[in-house]
Amino acid sequence: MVDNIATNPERVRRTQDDFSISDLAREFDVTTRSIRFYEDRGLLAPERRGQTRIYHQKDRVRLKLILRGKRLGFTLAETKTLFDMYDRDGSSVNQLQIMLKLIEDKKAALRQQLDDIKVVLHELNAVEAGCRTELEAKLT
Amino acid sequence: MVDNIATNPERVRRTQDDFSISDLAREFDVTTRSIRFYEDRGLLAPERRGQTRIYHQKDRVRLKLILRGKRLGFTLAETKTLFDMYDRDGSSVNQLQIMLKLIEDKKAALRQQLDDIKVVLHELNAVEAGCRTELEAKLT
DNA sequence: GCCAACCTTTACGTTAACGTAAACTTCATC
DNA sequence: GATGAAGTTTACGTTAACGTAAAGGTTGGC
Repeated sequence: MVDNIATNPERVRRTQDDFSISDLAREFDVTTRSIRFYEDRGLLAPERRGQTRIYHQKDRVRLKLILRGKRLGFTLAETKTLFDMYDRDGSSVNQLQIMLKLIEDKKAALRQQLDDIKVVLHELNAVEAGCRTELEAKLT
Repeated sequence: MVDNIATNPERVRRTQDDFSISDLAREFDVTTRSIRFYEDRGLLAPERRGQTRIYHQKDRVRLKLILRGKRLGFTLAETKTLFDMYDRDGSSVNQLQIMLKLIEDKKAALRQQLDDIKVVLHELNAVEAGCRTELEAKLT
């Protein structure tokens, strides 16, 4: 406690590898609530110093991955699966294969969605045409 | 308290225009729970004979419209808006115009979704390529 | 010696469209 | 008159990803 007041007048032991929850929240523009939620769902496990959560680069990278996963349409559960694989399997070869499979699945689902949307668009066009015809009839 | 068998001899009669809740459930392959839910949300208002709901062609057509709306991606609230318009406005001209607007909005949303999905598909392809490269490196 | 800025936990609220179950009545039938 | 098939109401459960308090520590500065 004595030394880091000298080295760091702002905070307690602020090293390169030390983040508070709001540090990360600011950096990635998410709420602290979300970060704690990810922890609750088993995607993060920060160190505790007393009551307080201390995040390191490892956690920071994980958060980054969580958010990238979300952007790519992965659910938190899917991302967690990935993390669990990684944690069980240091050689990330298997993890890469799992990742590839997840990606394939997601791609297939998205392609299905594409097709569905196209179908609905066509149906909507048909209904629209019907409406317009009907409207014409009523307005004459 | 006068027995309505006396006052209403048609009580049990099953006419062309008379459906029980499970008749409709069977015909449209939905649960009775759903039908009652639609009523709860103000989309249906069947006649009551005692406790029992009696549906007529009018209700049957509405249910059909509800389900078509769902297939087209309308929420129940949106369909209800449509019904309310129709009920307030006998001349269905206005209703047709509302319908057309709803359709336009829905089409715009779907086109947006199409674009979003395409973007994500491309991102997924990029991530996949990265994975494959990495995997190659590890396997050599 | 107190205020403000952080941090914490607990826990209910939100959206959509029902599923599921409990507990009950009515009706037709064997 | 027991049974079973339908009908009813009431109301909590489900999924995802948090939002939003409430109520309370701890620390540091003035």
